[in-house]
Amino acid sequence: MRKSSKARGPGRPSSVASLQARERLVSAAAEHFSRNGFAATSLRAIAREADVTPAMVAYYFQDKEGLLQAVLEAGLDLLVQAIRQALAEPCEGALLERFIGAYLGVINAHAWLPRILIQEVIARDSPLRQVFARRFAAEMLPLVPPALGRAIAAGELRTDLDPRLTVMSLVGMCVLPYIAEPVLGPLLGYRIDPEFGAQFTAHTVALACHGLEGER
Amino acid sequence: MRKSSKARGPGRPSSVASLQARERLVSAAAEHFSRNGFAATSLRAIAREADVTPAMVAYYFQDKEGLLQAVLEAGLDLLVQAIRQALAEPCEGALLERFIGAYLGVINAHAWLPRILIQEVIARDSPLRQVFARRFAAEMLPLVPPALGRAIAAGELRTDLDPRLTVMSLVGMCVLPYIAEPVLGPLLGYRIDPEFGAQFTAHTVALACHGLEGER
DNA sequence: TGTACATCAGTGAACGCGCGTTCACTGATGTAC
DNA sequence: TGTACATCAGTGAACGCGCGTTCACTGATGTAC
Repeated sequence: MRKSSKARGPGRPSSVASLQARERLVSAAAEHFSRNGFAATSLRAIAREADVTPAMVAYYFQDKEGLLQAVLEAGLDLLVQAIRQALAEPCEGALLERFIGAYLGVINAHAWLPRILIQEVIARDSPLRQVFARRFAAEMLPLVPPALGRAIAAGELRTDLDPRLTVMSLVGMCVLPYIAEPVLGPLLGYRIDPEFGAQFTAHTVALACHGLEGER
Repeated sequence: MRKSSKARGPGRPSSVASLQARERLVSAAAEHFSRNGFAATSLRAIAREADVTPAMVAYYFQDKEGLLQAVLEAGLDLLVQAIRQALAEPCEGALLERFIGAYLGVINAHAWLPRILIQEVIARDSPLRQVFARRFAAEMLPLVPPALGRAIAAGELRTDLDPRLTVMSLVGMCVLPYIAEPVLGPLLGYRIDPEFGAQFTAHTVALACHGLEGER
């Protein structure tokens, strides 16, 4: 619980710590949207946490959708940058390890990100779907499936694989513990922290490379 | 678009097709909640699709949460029954194939189910979280991790596996294409139908059993 | 068999609340002279 | 250097809308006599 600053009259505030209001709004919104969902979160709640007036949302972001868009863009930046870096490394081999490591690295540090993406992705009629779909199609699709395709052609991966199905399998097996943590965390007894991230990354790389069956 | 029946005056309606109003409400609600999210769906929209008055929601389900609970319970019934049947079969071996086949069989026919579960699971403060968590803890947890644990102990699966992480990996890799279909379907070029279900099941079983790497 | 009536599935108009959004205003800051 | 003023980050009260929910009623059905 953040204590609201004692006296905040009208008029232009002192310049110290002023331009951070926008950033506080974005981070409070990421927190609330990812926990409660976009529609169920009120701007009043976000503004309260950011120690700011609800009118500031219109001031900075036009409207509630604009605030969500700012959150989404920030998250996509994180994701695209990490994946691009992981796949662009010149070294051969270990493609699965690099991809899984990069992806889990980002979402282990920012669990709000996959939660917001999934919600946004589920909502059929949101105009922001276009924004996401366009950025995803432009920045991720030319990167990941072709990299998998090359690894398949090179025999690093099984030659009977469908790259598109494989991308979805990898993302799905990485993301579920982070999306479901609010329910499954208490039930299965885990918390999202660096230790869990390391353990789950090792588990996932082994599963993706060799599968689950024993007696190899 | 369902055409509303022409004349529907007040008073007790003719008994034909009358008790189905409740079922129509549940199925319309499953459709809307899974597509637009719980908070973003209005009871008026659901009632319109079910060709029924919004007041009927209160009549049958007490309130909006009660309607969601009815949808959730119906979905959990489907899921629990399929998993229980798959794991209870007396035959040995092929545990992964049976689990994945049962799970994908249900969600390929009812894609609304994982979407609603994920949304409900993400929302931190929903009272229905308790309902889901209790049923899940009571009916699924005693079933799946122990079955995996037995397979690990028997050497059917790798002996270094953590059953809890393994459950999450399996569910995640199965569920993602269904959750993300509204966005990824058009981008990757797939639709959810029996053909996709069969193809994705084969792909997922192979991945879970043997992994992705080539040159075996 | 005919009739009076209790039942209860369902109506539809209205309610109040909380939401996103608007807008006339404020006053410290930075600048021009 | 001192002063007048344009700028603009931010306020806060108010607006209207659409939501979930309520409730006094309705009238076909099934039943008792």
